[in-house]
Amino acid sequence: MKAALDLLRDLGVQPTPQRIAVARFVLRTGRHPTADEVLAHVRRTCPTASRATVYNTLNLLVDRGLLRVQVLRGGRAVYDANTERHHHFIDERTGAIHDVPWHAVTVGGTAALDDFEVRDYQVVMRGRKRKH
Amino acid sequence: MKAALDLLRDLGVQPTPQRIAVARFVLRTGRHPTADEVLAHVRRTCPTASRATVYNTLNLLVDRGLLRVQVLRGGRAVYDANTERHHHFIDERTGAIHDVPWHAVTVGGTAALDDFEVRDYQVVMRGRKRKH
DNA sequence: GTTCGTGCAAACGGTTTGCAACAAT
DNA sequence: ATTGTTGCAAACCGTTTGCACGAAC
Repeated sequence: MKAALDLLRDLGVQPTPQRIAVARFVLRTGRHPTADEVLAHVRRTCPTASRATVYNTLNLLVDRGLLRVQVLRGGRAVYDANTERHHHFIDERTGAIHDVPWHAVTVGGTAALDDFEVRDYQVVMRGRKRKH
Repeated sequence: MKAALDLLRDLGVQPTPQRIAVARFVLRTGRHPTADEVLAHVRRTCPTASRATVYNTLNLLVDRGLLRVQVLRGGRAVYDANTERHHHFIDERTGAIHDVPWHAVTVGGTAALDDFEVRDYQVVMRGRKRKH
């Protein structure tokens, strides 16, 4: 994983402390944080960071394709650093969102739909995470 | 399809004109209306109906299992009278949501996931609706 | 000195809630 | 009389926007 500083430089935006803090956290975590969770984390290293700046930076990363937004649980947007195709599993109990590798699930029949030209798809699963 | 009046009676709630109007529209349409679209329709036969009453009635039908809410396009909730398992296709151009029959698409591998006990799933497809 | 980025606060849009009037029982 | 339902308006919550101050080039 390239350093956040370099990523921001590559985007041609000023690598300010706030942006570095947002990028470092959101691009490295395997979780699917909400904007407020990002804000809380960023404030630990950059206490003056504002909600607006966090949203601005997240939207910037989304626009540049380094991040995906999803609205998997009602209302709140979550940010997903995994930009490769994958599926999602939502834990009924905790609401936690987990990535499911693309090849772990097979989907058939989308090409045979008469009415729809499917360009992309994902499987959204719900259930209980197993404790192993 | 049972009459809206009887459905409401079965739920044990008073079948008021507003509730009948909401139930009649939302349970019969094949579309996936937002709350505001329901309100607009309901106002045609029941001009005094308020937004709050529409929301209350929709939530009531959802709680009773006659209706599903989904947040497939960011921000707005849509109400889906199809309570049987099915998939969804979202038109990239119009944002329209279409139901895809359960058997039209096959999904494999969910039972073999080690970490997750999948209790339910759906495929969310995006693309362009074909004009035939 | 012009541009870009920040923090704050206000605005926004969809949804929920508090409440007083009112209908049903 | 008690309970349930309505419409209105205000509150709410996540997100976006306007703006004046400050930093970077």
